[in-house]
Amino acid sequence: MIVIRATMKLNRDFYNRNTLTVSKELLGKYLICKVDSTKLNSVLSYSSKVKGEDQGNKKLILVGKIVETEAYKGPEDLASHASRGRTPRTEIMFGPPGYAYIYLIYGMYFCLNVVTEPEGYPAAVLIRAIELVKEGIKGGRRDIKGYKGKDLLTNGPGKLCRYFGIDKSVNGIDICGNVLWVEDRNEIVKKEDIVVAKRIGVDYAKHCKDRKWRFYIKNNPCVSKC
DNA sequence: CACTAGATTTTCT
DNA sequence: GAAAATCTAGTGG
Repeated sequence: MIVIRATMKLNRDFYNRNTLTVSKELLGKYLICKVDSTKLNSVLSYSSKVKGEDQGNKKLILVGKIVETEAYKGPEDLASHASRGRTPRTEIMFGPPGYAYIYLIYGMYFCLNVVTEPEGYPAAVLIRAIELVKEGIKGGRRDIKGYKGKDLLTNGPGKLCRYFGIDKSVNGIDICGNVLWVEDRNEIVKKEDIVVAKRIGVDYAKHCKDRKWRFYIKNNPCVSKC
């Protein structure tokens, strides 16, 4: 018997559902990012830089498994940027599902979210941690400035964006397109392997701060260390 | 190990 | 002008 295990890019219908469901189901899926090498060079240590004629036109494919997410759902969620209504920044969260919402936090780090639920309802999933796979990276080992060999590079929302070269320039990009997307590689995360916990860094959000809207894969070494 | 301070800039009041 | 969906380096035990 032949079992077909096709890799499938998640389509807009996947994101057009309850944010808590999408948050859980994104665990074990793979984030793929096609990046221009010049962008990556700005954060790479010298030995890892893309050099020569490849520089500037070479596209690197970066891949990693999503191991931690957080849900930000609805206008009543005081932890969500959207709770203060439509502003230039939050407009994307109110838009149709399957698009990227990127914001700058603490003046220093970018965070990647995937917009969920139907247009008009503000919600998104924050991608908090990624487990890297050695695949498609032709530029050799991807060392980031200031990190040592064993340091994890994607165990936190700010860190993973730096690794993947994600910044404000991809804010609003279609996650169902061919620059940044998520694939189902037929990896099943069992229900008992999903840990449900409080969200991080949102204690200012009065009666919403204790909502258990953070999800991660149990015992995974790449989950963020809060 | 636990805890604290500092970096740095967009966003909204 | 204050706060922020973070992370690192430094201190002290």
